[in-house]
Amino acid sequence: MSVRVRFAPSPTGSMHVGNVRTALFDVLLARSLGGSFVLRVEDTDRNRYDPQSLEDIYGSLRWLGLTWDEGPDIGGPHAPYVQSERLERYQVAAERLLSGGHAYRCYCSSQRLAQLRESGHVGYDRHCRDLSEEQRRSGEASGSGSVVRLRVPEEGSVGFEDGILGTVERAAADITADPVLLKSDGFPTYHLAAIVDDAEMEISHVLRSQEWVPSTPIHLLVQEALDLPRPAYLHLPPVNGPDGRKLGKRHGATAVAEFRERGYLPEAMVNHLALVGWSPGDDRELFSFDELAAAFSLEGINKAPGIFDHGKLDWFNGQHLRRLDDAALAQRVRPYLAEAGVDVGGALDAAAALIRERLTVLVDAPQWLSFLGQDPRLSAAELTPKRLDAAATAQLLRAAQPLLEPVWAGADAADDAVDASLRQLADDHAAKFGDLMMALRMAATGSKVSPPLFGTMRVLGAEATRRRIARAIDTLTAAANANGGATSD
RNA sequence: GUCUCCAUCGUCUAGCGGUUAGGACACCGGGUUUUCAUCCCGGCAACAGGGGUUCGACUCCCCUUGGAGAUGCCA
Repeated sequence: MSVRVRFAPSPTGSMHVGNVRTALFDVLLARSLGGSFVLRVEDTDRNRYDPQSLEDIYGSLRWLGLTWDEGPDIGGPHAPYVQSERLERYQVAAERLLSGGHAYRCYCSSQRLAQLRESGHVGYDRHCRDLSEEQRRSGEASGSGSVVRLRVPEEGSVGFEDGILGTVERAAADITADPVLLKSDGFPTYHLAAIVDDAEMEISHVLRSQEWVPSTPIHLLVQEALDLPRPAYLHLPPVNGPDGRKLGKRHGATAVAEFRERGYLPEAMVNHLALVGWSPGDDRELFSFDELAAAFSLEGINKAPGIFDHGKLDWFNGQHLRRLDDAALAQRVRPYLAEAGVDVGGALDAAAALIRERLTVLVDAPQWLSFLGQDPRLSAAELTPKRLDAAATAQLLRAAQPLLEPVWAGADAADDAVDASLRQLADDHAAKFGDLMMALRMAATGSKVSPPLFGTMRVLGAEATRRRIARAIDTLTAAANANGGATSD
């Protein structure tokens, strides 16, 4: 039997890291076993349906490189892949269950159900389970519609072998009492739709969140009643928020789209996500997508819930950022620079290379290159290293100026020589090399923190750099004269 | 309330009866360095508790505790 896995999101909200982790495991399983990955949209809840959510789902999956072999947009042998377009199938299935005595029509009003709840009763009281012909007729006659409920046996138990949890057994009495399979609006609930579709789409492995374990017996009952094959069930451990609770609205940044905007690489997201709930069994941490597909196996999946740790994601992002070559990094960084209005001219690749080691997320890129903006306006005090005074600093800068020229000659070929000549210069003036560099850094970038200076100067350009240093010399000289040569502090 | 699942450093995890309980992130030191960062080295830090089983339990069983989930005409 061929391996076929499906990811079946419902378009009712944005895709969060937990959902996408499931999708990732789906893809990894399919890829590692040479199977197919099916995307199916479960839009059977008309009230919560959100068209924007669908875009978010597609966008998030694509961004992460989790591409499907069959799905709503590309079709496939079992199209359509949108449940709202498959209603007849569920209705037919419901009819079969009805005629086979495995399900029954329920005429209870939502008011009655609400009352039941308020009175403290948990679950459905099976009020319509064994209606007389007469009661049934009056129910139909009332015209207020009906739902189809599964007739869950009252005795015995239902069990299955979960691929991750092992044997799961549940007493019939503990199974949700007669869940609704077909709603009064003619749409199926998950319990019917997913089972029918999984069978029809020949799904071999169902990977889904552990929250589904309690309702799996329902699914088995439906399957059995419909005489459908049973796929392997693998219930994945949940991915919880930092507080250890189920991911939800209160957890801030959990939407995949948000991570994307903040400049996390899809490679890093995938890498980190894969390691929450799965382990290769050895000490490896850094993986490319292909490496994951190669290493992935069901045995490595964990049972215990995990927390999506943002700190580790940062680390992964840095690692993957550093794996990008100049051109690739430049492309990733470009939109963020444009957004922030930082103009690097034709030096995008060089600029990217300059900040690679300093980036955690792409949104940080603009501030590392902010020296490209206006010429800094600095006071003599700001320009003067602690161990020097204005006069000495001016003198150093003046002497350093010509020595910097080779920096612009080409790539970084001359940097070592420039470095050596500047060290010599500092030495000659009985100054610290670090102080000289800091004075140059302040003059050229207006900041005590910058990427490596020579590269920074190259990206800034010869003209701007010379201008800024000249200006700094002027400022320092003026201050030195005013002070009559005294300390400029 | 009832049912289900889960339980190793703060976090992600390795371990599948005999280990100084390993790695990674974070954190704290130190080193390299032109600032920042990277990088390198070192340190801190865990088997929830109690019973069994066994010559021997982190590993197997039970209970307790803790956490999570389910209990919808949501998925």
